[in-house]
Amino acid sequence: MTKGEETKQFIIEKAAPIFNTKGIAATSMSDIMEATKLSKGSMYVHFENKDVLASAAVDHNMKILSSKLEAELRQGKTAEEQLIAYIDFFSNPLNPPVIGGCPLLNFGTEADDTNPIVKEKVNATIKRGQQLLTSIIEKGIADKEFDPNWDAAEFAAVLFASLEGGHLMARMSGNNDKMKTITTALKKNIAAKKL
Amino acid sequence: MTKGEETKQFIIEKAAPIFNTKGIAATSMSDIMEATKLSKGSMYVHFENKDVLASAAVDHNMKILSSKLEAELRQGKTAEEQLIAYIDFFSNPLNPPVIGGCPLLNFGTEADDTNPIVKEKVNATIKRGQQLLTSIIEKGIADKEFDPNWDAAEFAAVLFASLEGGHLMARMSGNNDKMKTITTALKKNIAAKKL
DNA sequence: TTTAAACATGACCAATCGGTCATTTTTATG
DNA sequence: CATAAAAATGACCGATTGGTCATGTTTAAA
Repeated sequence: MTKGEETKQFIIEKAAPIFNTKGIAATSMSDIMEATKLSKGSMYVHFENKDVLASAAVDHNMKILSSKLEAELRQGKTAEEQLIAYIDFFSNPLNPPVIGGCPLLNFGTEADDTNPIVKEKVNATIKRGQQLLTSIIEKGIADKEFDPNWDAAEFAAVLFASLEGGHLMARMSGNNDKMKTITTALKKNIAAKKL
Repeated sequence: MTKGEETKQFIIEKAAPIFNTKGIAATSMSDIMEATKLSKGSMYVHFENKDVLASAAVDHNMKILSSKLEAELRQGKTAEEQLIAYIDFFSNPLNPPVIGGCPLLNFGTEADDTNPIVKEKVNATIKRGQQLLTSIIEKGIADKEFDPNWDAAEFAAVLFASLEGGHLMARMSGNNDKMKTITTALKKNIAAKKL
């Protein structure tokens, strides 16, 4: 990695949590300058404008989230263990895997009506997450772990959606009670499908 | 209502969908000036600063959402009908009851780390929604509509969370497929508790 | 070690931001 | 209808925004 590539990566890593916490619109280039202790000119050597930097920061947040999640999933051997690992991974929004909370929720809601590029990034990541969950369930069915009549895609959607909603509830209330209720309910659903 | 009160209300009504769509930080006073065709000075006659206006706009969005929801719920006579009405009310995020999508999701994620006042408004509204849902289910149990062992608070949390998550999925993908899956699953859960 | 390219700096720019205020116009009341 | 108060106007303010660029410094390859 050349010096330039190193600096670029450094900027992204410093910028990512700021964008995820404050939002894209509310984050200024001077916020990034302060966090990196770099000059303004230097930022524009590596990123042609704020949107490009924000976009890279969005990617970075999602990449961190995905790689941490995948590391957790690898701990589980059976499909059931992996589903539980998935749920547990998102079960504490007050101490989230990525600083600022779930980037899908944060960037998704901000980008919705204003930033089609970021919106599509979020959409693609959600879609990949759905496919991952669906394939875990289907593997569990193939391995005779789960009821073969279980609708994998349906449960994947319900699981993801209720975790995101639980995330919002936990962050707003400042406590994990509702999230705990939700993860418990999800685990009951999984247990009910065990053979 | 005096002329001043009328103008104030007029500004709030014009500003509310803009704040809900663009976000608080990304909405400028000139956006509101353009929408209302009023001068800048006039805005500051009625609101001491942008935060106060934004706060009023947040309130307005939630009030509209609540009153529309309550009107729908009144259509249902039984507890089951009311739960179905609640779900149906939120079932089409691409044509949402409030312009810009769910204000709880929009303002909640933006305010999370930046605006404790708005955050608390969102929290209070979610809490009221949970109480409303719980009381509907409990009424259904009292009326012998539902299984008396049904955990009302748990289902209220799961229902709200999965609708919010489904909202996000629908807005990101641009279609209602996942939301449809989620509402169908929720309705199955309700049917399973019917006596 | 030389040297050209890459990187970093910070002063500078126009545009926009939230906000103020003297002045004018409109409203409502006695 | 007179008149004082309320409302509306828009020029103006300092601060901050995203972005540029001439200049200086560092890097890395020959």
